[in-house]
Amino acid sequence: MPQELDLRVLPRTVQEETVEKLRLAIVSGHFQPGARLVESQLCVELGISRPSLREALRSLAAERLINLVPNRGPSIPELTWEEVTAIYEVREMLEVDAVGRCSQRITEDELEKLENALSAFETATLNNDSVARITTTEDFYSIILANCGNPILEEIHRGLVARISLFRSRSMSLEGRAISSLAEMKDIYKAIAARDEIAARSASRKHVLKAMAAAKKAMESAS
Amino acid sequence: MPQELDLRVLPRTVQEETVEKLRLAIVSGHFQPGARLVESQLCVELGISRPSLREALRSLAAERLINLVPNRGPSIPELTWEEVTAIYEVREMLEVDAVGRCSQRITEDELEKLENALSAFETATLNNDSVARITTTEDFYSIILANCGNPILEEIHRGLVARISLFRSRSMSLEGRAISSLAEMKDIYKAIAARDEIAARSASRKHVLKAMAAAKKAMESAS
DNA sequence: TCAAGAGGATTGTCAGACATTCTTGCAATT
DNA sequence: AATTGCAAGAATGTCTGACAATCCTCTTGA
Repeated sequence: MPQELDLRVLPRTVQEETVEKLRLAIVSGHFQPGARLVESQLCVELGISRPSLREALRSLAAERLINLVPNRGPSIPELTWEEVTAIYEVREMLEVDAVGRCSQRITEDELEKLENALSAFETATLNNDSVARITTTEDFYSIILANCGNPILEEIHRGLVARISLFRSRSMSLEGRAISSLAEMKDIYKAIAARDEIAARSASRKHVLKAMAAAKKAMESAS
Repeated sequence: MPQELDLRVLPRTVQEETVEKLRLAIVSGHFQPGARLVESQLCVELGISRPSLREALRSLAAERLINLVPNRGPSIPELTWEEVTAIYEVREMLEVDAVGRCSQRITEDELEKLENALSAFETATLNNDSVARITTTEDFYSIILANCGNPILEEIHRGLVARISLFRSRSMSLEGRAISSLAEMKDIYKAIAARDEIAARSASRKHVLKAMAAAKKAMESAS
């Protein structure tokens, strides 16, 4: 028997699509931090009913992508620097570990994908394409996380990164940040390719710390 | 002006209460893993309408406390050992770090609370009170997590522990597990009280690893 | 200027409805 | 006998409409 292939076409429900659309809108910065989301308004924009929208909002609230205060409605969180720091700290812990594990278990195929993602990021950086810079970074990390051997770690990391996506894109626009980010990611890639766990962890830690510093700078210059 | 006290009674909405009730029911094992939850049935039992229930279910699904498959309704997840392992691994990472941080920043007041929680667990263990054993363990960890200085870490840890609560209570019922768990927690407490970060981390890691081993044993004997 | 109150806007919650999908049991066919 | 096909029933996905409770704002009055 050939590979057990899953042919199910999983049905996309209205509210699943809504969650995705809203999530994308939020992490891409379409809504300002602190912005209030009005249910009736969103219903019209999304072309769905209020019950469906409210279900979607519950999902997003559980992911901490929106705040849901009773009787005041949903709003985009305004993160303080303390919260951002806390997120970066946990992200560091998870990501460093993921990179370390990845270096010991990634296959050659996946390694090649990783290299491609890195090249794509390099291209985006050189072209100063701010949208592509974000998506290619995401790709790079997705591959690492997908190959760390721990889906829970992957899931939590994704959630955390989503919450600070705005800071990430802002800091990536900082003078020189993309360039140095590229160098850091190359180090990570090299260490993984060399199967050097110690170096991989070290490179990863360095990268996250620098990213955090850049985020702080971006946050300060924004306020 | 005296202490800025927040006297707001934050309104408890129906579906907030519903989420809590259901969450408690799930983590306490009131529903069997794999059990299907029928909306109309739950509505009657909880005395709420279907829209409110569905909103609550969305929250729980985002917390991964239930599975929500389109057109098949909500069900209690049946965790495989791989998933449980993955959760324990991340828990280890977070918890070890939390204990380490806690040892460096906990106040004397909180330390006293921690000692009280430990005593309560000891009492529960000696009395063989399986319910109290769980709640007091939770208290012990809540205090540590609340004093690790990172609310995100706390939040994620809580979420993970909730997902494996069944395995925890089962393994705690294993012959001798509570006793040895008590010894491990005492070690953690002592290291924290001594402000010895290295020892605290080491004791914490040991505890999580043993807990995982016990969970595995419990899982095997159950199947 | 500031406090009190009225009005509108928004949310929380419910009831009811209907199309779609899943499940299940039974009959028919190979 | 096993499998297929089908039909009835159950459960879910989604919508409309409604109303009370709460919040926000603006006006009014002191």
